[in-house]
Amino acid sequence: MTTLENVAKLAGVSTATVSRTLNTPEQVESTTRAKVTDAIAKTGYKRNEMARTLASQSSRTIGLLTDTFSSSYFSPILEITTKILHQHGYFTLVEAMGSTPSTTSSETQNRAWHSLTSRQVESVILLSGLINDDLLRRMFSEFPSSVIIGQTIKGAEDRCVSFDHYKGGQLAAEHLLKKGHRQIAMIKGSSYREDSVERAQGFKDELAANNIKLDADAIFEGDYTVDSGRAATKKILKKRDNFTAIFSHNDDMAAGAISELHIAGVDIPNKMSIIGFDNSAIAQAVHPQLTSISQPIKAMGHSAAILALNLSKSQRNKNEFEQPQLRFSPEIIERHSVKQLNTVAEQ
Amino acid sequence: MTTLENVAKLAGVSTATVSRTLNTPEQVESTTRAKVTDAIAKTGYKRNEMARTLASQSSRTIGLLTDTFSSSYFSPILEITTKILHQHGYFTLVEAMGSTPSTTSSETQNRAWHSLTSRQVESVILLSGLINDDLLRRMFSEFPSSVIIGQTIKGAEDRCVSFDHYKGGQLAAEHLLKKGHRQIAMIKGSSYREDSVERAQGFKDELAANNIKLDADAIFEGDYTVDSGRAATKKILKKRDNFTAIFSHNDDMAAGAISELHIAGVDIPNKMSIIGFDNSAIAQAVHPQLTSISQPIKAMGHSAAILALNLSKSQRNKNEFEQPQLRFSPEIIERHSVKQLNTVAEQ
DNA sequence: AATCTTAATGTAAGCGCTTACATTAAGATC
DNA sequence: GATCTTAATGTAAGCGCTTACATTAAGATT
Repeated sequence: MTTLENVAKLAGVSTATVSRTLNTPEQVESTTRAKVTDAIAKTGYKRNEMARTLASQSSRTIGLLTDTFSSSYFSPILEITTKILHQHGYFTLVEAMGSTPSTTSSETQNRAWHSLTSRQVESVILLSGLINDDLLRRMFSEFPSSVIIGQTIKGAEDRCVSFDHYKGGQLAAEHLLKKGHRQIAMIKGSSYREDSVERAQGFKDELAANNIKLDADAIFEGDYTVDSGRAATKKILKKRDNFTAIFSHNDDMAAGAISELHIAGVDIPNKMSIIGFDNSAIAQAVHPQLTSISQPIKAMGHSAAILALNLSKSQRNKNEFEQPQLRFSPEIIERHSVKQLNTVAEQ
Repeated sequence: MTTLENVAKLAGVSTATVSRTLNTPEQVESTTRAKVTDAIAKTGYKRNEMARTLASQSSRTIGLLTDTFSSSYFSPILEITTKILHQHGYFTLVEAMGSTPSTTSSETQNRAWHSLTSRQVESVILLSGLINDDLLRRMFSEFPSSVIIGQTIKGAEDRCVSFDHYKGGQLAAEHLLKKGHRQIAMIKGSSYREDSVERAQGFKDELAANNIKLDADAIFEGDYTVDSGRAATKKILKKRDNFTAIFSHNDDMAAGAISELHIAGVDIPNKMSIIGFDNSAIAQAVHPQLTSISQPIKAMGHSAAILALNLSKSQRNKNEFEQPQLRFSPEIIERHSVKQLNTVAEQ
């Protein structure tokens, strides 16, 4: 292992000079800089980031904490986040709180949190999902430079990147209404998840604004998996036969619905329309391709990364970046799963 | 920030003793251990892993290097890998060589590699995909404790976890044959990818062994995306009208094929059977659910993690673990996309 | 009782860097 | 030419740990 000292000796300068040509080259004369650069090349010297962190008291790394690596949000967020951070000389450190939602024990949570803090991350980006509120709040207070995606925490709004789920629900209702649908079923997610509650509320409110009531017996619950979408759809088909559309709270459950409808011989979209949420990869893979409410997940990750950078030690007080966008709005991506009903016949 | 010294002072012992109660508690007397534990709790002391790494000359971290975070293999591998490594007190550090396959520039590659080595990883797990061979070989020689998943490197077979793609192709052919199919099309991946070449060869050979020739005009190429599966299927439908089955080199392309066949009004599996590869999440989401050749990706990740642990600094010469399985075999997961043909009528 | 073991603890020297401060050299200014 | 700036470099003190070695105390052994 070649060290700074080896390089210094070879170049005939002090370690401080080598360190400077690496970190602030403009502070060293071009001739010595050349000598040092040569020596580095010759020895194949590689910085030791651990030593650097210890000495400089800043790790230039930001943690990314998620519930589970298999969340559909995880990869895109990690991707964009890593990219932005790298551009500013920062590293990313990922950690999950449980491999499956049910595995999320407080032990794993603590381990993950410890792994992040003990490695001196300067900020952490929390990818909200099933992380329970208590833990979330604790982390937020323990770590004043942490940032969260997908949830708004009272009193720390400037560290939250959020999405307007309510408006997403409205958009879905509006679209279905515009297409002439009146008898609509909804497959929602967990009642314990705020995002799901908001989506449901927005949907209901928009229907109500058009004098349509979403009855309790038109609401079904799933757990975001394809299979739960199938199960819910079975119930939908059993319950009533006059639904013309289904609003699913995510695309996976919508895919399950499509699958079940195929099995039951119900033509999509002619006999049943479906609208999903998230515009995830699966929306384009099913048949018919799924109309979905899109969450600008990359843009949100981008904001979170900038935010984290702003809050991180080395950047603090530099205010290098403008304040990023914190609140994001849904967009509808129309594909082929929603049919325009003959409104004359329907009304 | 509380440090070891703070804790030591509070507990009235030396820093060495605190360090010992943390790392080798059996070496310290229970009464002093109690004092130290108390002090740690009172101060809320958290280890500084960076300092620890520097002092102990071992980082207890293993890198995971992938082409892209959005690979379908990435999440499961990361998940299992993190789990195993954590169980042995190790950290995981992930890095990608490019956000999209096309972004894989040598600059990003070097950055990723540097990020890993400069942070003192003791071993790195390479997730083979589009990583080009040159780079791969360089990494393998530069880093004798690196491990690779998905490829066998000559002369370093004991550091490679691989999958029998050839047998996978055979299995697909065998299944289709058994179900009575004779006119079969294949959607393959890139000819530059060894795994694809092997799958194709195994498939061909098995057909040939049953006196069926896979004509060149029955082979179509895709790039593993859903859309490329659609495009290939369009060509298939145009080319000949007597195919009864399609073998797709991955599930995404198979999903594309299903989608296109639906559009063309071709009934699956009655008029066309499909078999995919990888048994990824999408296989269960499409309709009909896709029969697929499964790659035991979790088991492979498990092996790679154990291998990496064996090769890592702190474990070396301990041979704590038995040599893990290095070669994995395919398994067919039957679902509903392949029909049993009336063989009498067919022959 | 003298000596030997052994277990528990302390002492202090780094690990490979960064950085405040000191030093030196060389123009600029008068 | 003496003094002042300023830029380039060096010196050395840590950053928060680990760990080889030294020390001490207390049984065990004779």
